[in-house]
Amino acid sequence: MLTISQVSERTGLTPYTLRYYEKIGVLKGPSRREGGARTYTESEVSYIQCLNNLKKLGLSLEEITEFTRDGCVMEKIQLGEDPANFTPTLNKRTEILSKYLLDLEAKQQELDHMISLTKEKLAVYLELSKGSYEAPI
Amino acid sequence: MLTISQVSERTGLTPYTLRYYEKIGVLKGPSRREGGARTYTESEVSYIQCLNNLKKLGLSLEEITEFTRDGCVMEKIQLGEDPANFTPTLNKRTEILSKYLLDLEAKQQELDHMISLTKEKLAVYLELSKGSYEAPI
DNA sequence: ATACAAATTAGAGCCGACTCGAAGTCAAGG
DNA sequence: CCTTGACTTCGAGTCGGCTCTAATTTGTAT
Repeated sequence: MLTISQVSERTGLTPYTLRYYEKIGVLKGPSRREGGARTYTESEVSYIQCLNNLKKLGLSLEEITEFTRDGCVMEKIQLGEDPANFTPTLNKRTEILSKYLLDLEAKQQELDHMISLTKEKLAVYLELSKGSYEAPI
Repeated sequence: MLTISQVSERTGLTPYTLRYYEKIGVLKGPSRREGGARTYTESEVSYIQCLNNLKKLGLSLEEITEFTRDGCVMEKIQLGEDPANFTPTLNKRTEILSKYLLDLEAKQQELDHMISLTKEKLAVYLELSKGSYEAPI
């Protein structure tokens, strides 16, 4: 079990930010020690790291909250005893996950395009810098 | 030549935003008609669309400004007459572009990872929803 | 016992990125 | 000529996402 500052070190998020995420519902409150200090599990840490990756990919906290709510994206599914309760949850999660996947794949396309453009341009620059100056593009 | 509202339609950015980008130096001011109205070229529009893609990938306006300054990313290089003036510019651009490429490739890795995780999970969900209920994961 | 480091809360403040309102200018159509 | 609509500038307001301060409490070391 880890303190908030240990989690801070591992995730790169400040304790301020971790408490803030909890306050606005992006993270659920972890368990507490005697005296009230937050204490995190390893699995909570990897959840936070995953969340952080999504943020770097440009998703808003609101989007992240939607995609990770009920453990859609990052947690194992909890199967209830009764299939009647279970199936609607499963369907809803499948739907949310599909939407999420489309989002990511759109980003992937844009990103791949930007990367190949950049590589092309870089190749031209490198060619120019070691070669002749008489061929402006 | 296009008006600001035509550019707005094509890029999905509001006229407010376009003027704001100009104010803070993300976009350079376009030429003006008689009377002072902004008028944009097609090439300016594609520049703006590209900028917009970078934003969707999670880059800040400051990063975008750095990467696109002097036309590093999106514009053709302007070659001066004198190689002595030209080479340092070229080297600086090559450096900025390389940094930019690393950024994008890091994002690409994260993104690919998130996508394969998501696909795996979705496959499990789909399997569950059409199959037996007795194997909770 | 006491001092120190690290945690807690509530609430205020800050910054980036828009977003809008007000007041004014200009070109074209009835 | 005068209205209409799209443009202009400037400054203020909003919102998301932190970031910090202040006052307090707790656990550990001397």
